Amino acid sequence: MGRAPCCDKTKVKRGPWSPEEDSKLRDYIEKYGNGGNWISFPLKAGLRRCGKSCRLRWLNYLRPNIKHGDFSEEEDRIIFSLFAAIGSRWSIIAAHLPGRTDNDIKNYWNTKLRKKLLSSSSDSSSSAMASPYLNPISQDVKRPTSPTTIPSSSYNPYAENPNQYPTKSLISSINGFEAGDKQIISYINPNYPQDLYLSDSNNNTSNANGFLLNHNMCDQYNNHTSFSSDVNGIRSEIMMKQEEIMMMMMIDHHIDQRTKGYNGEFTQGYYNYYNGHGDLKQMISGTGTNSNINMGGSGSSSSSISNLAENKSSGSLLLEYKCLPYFYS
DNA sequence: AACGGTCTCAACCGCGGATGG
DNA sequence: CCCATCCGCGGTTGAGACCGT
Repeated sequence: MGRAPCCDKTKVKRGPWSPEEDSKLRDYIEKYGNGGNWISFPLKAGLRRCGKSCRLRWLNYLRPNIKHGDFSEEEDRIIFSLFAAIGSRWSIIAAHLPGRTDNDIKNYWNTKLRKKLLSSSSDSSSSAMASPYLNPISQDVKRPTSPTTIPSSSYNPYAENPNQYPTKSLISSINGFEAGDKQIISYINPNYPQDLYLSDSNNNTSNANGFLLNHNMCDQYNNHTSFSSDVNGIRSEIMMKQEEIMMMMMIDHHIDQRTKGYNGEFTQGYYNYYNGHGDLKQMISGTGTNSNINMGGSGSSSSSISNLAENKSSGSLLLEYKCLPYFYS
């Protein structure tokens, strides 16, 4: 047996609101409020509408100080950052954007920002990449003119067998990860020359350990040297799934948080993650079976992102994420 | 101008959680 | 503790606007 409907659909008006209905709703709320009960509200206000419809109309359109129109760059940045940190919790995101409603932000994400993000990740050669957060910021960053030295499919598990990999959002599987997320408006540090790509350490796709999802956060591109040897000097850019990009953004976020206040440079570190089945909580806390950070590059010390700040020393920071190319919820 | 495809966004739906009797 | 009711949220829909041919 299904849930009882909140009102009799045959007796209420549906669809777009007329100006007369709007003014009735607005006038009544401004005089009396909603009386603490939206279900009985339409009757009192003289509206032939479902109470939920009234509530929605008020919250999303009629209430004062609602901001309509284009989103600013700053708003984009906030949405990207928060989405990376907490996923599609639109009401929380809306709370950080005065005047914007969760519905607005949700629509904006689904129609514009998502595409912006995907196009920026797949079109790395474009000079007009939409997302500033996934760009190689530094002009010094040298990206290969052709990513096809090795056929990209050999590096791209999705291209090889797209049906094998579920598309469920990784972010949705990490809801509940709090760690100060709510206070954080922005974390993406535009000063990092970001460099995302996926490869497998042995140049083949049958590596049981999965693929290396690499993210260079070095100050200078030539700090790639040691990393390049890790992947046999071969780099190949591929189109990353949105979930992967989000994961990178989220990890960056935590690194950034954990290293706040430290002004020096970092030693080289490797963060290996290949057996946690997408559990970022484990990944970040270091409690996963095979998740650890080796600071110093030779595996001498083991830690977690949580402890990164304590392991800082001179040098540059290079993080390497070793991931299965798919995620479980 | 006509048509068809795509996009936008207001509105709807149904679920889970909170609350109160 | 149970149950009914309501609220708030996130996913989805579809009418109308827009765009390309």
